[in-house]
Amino acid sequence: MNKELLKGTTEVMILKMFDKEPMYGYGMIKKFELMSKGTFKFKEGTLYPLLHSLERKKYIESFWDSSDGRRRKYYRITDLGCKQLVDKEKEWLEFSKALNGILGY
Amino acid sequence: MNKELLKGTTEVMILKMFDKEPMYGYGMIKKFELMSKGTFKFKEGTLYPLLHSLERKKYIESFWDSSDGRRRKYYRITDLGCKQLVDKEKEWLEFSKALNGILGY
DNA sequence: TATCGATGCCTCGTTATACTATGTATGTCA
DNA sequence: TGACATACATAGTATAACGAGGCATCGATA
Repeated sequence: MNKELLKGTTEVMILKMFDKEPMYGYGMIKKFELMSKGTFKFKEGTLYPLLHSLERKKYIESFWDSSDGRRRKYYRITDLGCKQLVDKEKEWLEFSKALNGILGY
Repeated sequence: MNKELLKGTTEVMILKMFDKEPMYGYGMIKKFELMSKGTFKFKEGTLYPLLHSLERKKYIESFWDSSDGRRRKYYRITDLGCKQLVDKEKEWLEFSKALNGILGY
């Protein structure tokens, strides 16, 4: 899998993960791999800096929780993040539609 | 349009353009814009270096032609380029399918 | 005939972003 | 107790599209 394809899509993927429930970094890496049937294998060096960046932009917010045994840093999406998610989903749809048009699909 | 989305997809788009007939750089920029209804606007600083790179990799080959009035540098796809195009199309399909899966489409 | 926009090719330096490599700590199980 | 999975973090690197600029030609028009 060409990693360049990921560029510009990581943000929408990550925000989408928070759509249902709070998640923590390590768990997301595993879940991504599962959900995409191995197509995506997010690296820690990719995900953690990205989570910090999304938090700086107020799209997500974090809290520590240890009630499940291990100490984990959970993130949940904010209202601003929900708006951004909608925009980014639109952007992806438009892009993939245009590219599919060029490729003749 | 987030330009990062383009990364990793420019090669397949350009190779696809040569599927039918030889093309020249400036004409491709105009045609891209038209085909994607304005979604893609390839810049000269993007396209020309990429064409040179594809030629170095033997995916395309160039020839000058002036028979149509203006002197233009045309490119056509090679057999190797055709193989690469098939691979890249597969890669795109797999990627977009996986991402659509995550986004719930 | 002078000018100006469109056509046509090119390249250097910048910027954005995913990754590699590495470090640290804790829990689990043989 | 030693190995491995879990869990978070960051400094440096590689790469790819782009911005900005240069140069030349052609057609239209003032």
